[in-house]
Amino acid sequence: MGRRPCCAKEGLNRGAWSAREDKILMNYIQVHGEGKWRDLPQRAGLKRCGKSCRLRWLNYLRPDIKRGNISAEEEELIIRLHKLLGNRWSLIAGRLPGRTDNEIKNYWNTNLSKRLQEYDKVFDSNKQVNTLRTKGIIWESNQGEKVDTHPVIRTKAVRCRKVIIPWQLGNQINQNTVPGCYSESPCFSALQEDNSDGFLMDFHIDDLFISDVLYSDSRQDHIKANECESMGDGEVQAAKSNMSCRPDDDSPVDPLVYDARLEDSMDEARAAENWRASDPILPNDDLELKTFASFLNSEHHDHWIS
DNA sequence: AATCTTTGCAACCGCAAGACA
DNA sequence: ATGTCTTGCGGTTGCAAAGAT
Repeated sequence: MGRRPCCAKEGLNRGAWSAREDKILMNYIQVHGEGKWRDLPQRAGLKRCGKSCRLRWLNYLRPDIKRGNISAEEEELIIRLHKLLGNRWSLIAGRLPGRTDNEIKNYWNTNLSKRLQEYDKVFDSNKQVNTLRTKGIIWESNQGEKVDTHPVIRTKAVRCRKVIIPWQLGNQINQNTVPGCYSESPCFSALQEDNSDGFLMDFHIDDLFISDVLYSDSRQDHIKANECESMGDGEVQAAKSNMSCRPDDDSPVDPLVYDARLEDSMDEARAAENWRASDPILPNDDLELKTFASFLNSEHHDHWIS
């Protein structure tokens, strides 16, 4: 026996809701409360499907819906949470008071994903140039002018080299300015080397695209996020969950270190915003790919940076 | 001014999980 | 244990508005 349809489709209104329908629905819910969506249209006198009523209420009529544009802070949080949770819009919306999953999903699809695609294209179009650079066919000095081309023998493979995100320009590279990069990590030791002349020489750009940066370990985060759903709402909690739920991070954390890492976690989200807001990134731009690696919250720094 | 194209968003649809009988 | 109901979720669609030609 098949499943009963949620409602009889015949004779029901579809499409955009009229002001009158909105009023009827609001009045009904104010009196009777939410729930029992299947029977609600009949009892309220609406020629709508119950699902449609529920959706209209949740996405538009609910009194706590926040109107207006997504703020920079909210956008930052969406990016951060999307990295953690993937397309789990309801979970993301749960951390953005007043925003609905539908709204966030739309915002992601119409704004954020497009911007990210643009960056993918930029990286893709520069891929060939980098290949030539890698082979020593093209080489440029730090000032950008072309110089004699010599095949460069690399003594050791280095994936992520001297690249600086705009927000970090002017900062000394050290463990305080590179989120998630601590003195004991391979990331930090690599930073200590002055290898500007080795920039991208052994960097396999295929291995590191913007989309990869944002999505690559989302699966692991995804799993851990499920374990963290009991945590409270808000940006800080998101950052905390991001840190404390890392797959291999079971050890107790000193509160001071914890706070520092929490701040780092927040910085990473801000870094993402600045990165996206900046001009298109060219391979020879000063871009701190190490920061991207740390943006992954990656305990796998050594996967990216040798 | 008219037409075509693109964009943004509200709404729809199918599916799945959990509750319940 | 099984079937049905209710609710919620995420992907997709359709349409109106805005922009381009």
